[in-house]
Amino acid sequence: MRPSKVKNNEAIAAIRDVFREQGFDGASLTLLAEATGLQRASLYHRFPDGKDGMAMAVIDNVADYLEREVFASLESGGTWQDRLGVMCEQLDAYYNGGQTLCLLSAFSFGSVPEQVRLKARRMIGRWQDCLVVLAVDAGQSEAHAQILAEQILVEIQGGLILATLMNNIAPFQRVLNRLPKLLSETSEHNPSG
Amino acid sequence: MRPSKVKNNEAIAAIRDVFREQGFDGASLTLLAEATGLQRASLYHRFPDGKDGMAMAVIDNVADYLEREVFASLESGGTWQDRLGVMCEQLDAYYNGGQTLCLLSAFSFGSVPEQVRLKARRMIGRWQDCLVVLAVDAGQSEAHAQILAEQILVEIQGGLILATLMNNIAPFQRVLNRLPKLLSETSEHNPSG
DNA sequence: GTCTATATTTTGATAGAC
DNA sequence: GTCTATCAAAATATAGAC
Repeated sequence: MRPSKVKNNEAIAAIRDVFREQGFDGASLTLLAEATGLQRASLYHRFPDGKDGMAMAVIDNVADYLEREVFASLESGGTWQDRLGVMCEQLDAYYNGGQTLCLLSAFSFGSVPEQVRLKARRMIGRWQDCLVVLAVDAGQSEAHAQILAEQILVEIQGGLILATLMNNIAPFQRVLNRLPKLLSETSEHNPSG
Repeated sequence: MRPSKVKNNEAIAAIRDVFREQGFDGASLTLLAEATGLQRASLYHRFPDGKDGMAMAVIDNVADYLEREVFASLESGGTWQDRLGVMCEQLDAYYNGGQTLCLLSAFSFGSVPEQVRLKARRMIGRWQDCLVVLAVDAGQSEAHAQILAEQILVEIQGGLILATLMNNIAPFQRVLNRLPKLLSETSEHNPSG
């Protein structure tokens, strides 16, 4: 078969970045074509389901990345500090230090296909489960680990939104920096020994 | 002049809700017209600058609301607990308990006019300033109050995103519930007496 | 102030040559 | 696998009657 002009992974990364900046509805086929370096018709060859298919491919791609580079580490055998450190490094790179919004929040608005929304929901649930394991290893009770895992996701998402709104990465950086303390503090409501 | 079919405030509220659900680019004139009960051409009569003008009107409207119902209280003379309580009640109502996303995050994606982005930035800055006043009154040092004010905004925005992603208002409710504790805790890095 | 009708551009998507 | 050309639908926006 004819050689591809652009590798599939590169195309998906470009498409992903357009979705993250423009949201689902703002990501027009023209913008997506420009970002990939392909013509619109060529995008339909790779993604026969059009924009919906691209959104699915992108979210699957992100799920694979998180599973490989973040969740695997969170569930691995090192110290909880080291595993948290790996996550923060990965997220700092993935979100460009806080200059790039999260695909999951981009897909919270507009006419995103239901299948994509469900995959996003499963992904955030899986992420929380991994963070619960981490929090338990950090000495938290199972109940409080659930709350802490949720709070970590809240702060990451909120930190990205605030960094974008303020045009300043500091809020996101401060979120990453306070995660170790958050996990090591004991709660008076949920003492964990 | 001919009587208005719909009051301006009602129209703006309807437009605002469409923007919050659909984002800027997902909010088509057709959707906006349906939500207001007006025809597209009538929207252009009220907002000669079209969608950009509607976004401006909406963000001005939200700025007025926050100033009146939230910031005024944060800077008032009651106890910090009472003033925080007022803010949480107002936000809980405004965000529908966590079922509705924030206009500010909706306007973080896509082809939002630069003027609107700047107004959003000023609004979040003003909000942070008011929260700093609150945190200082809660006994925090000026430096730590800045950080706490930022964290509160981070958690509110993140809580809304997570509640939407998970289709569950609990994360947002937990954010509101932990704000009093957040403000009353002393930081070892920034002791405030 | 609201409406119907219409103009224009952009969008998502397909057909078919190479 | 990529492209040019094209389509139908939907988008933003305007004109003018009432």
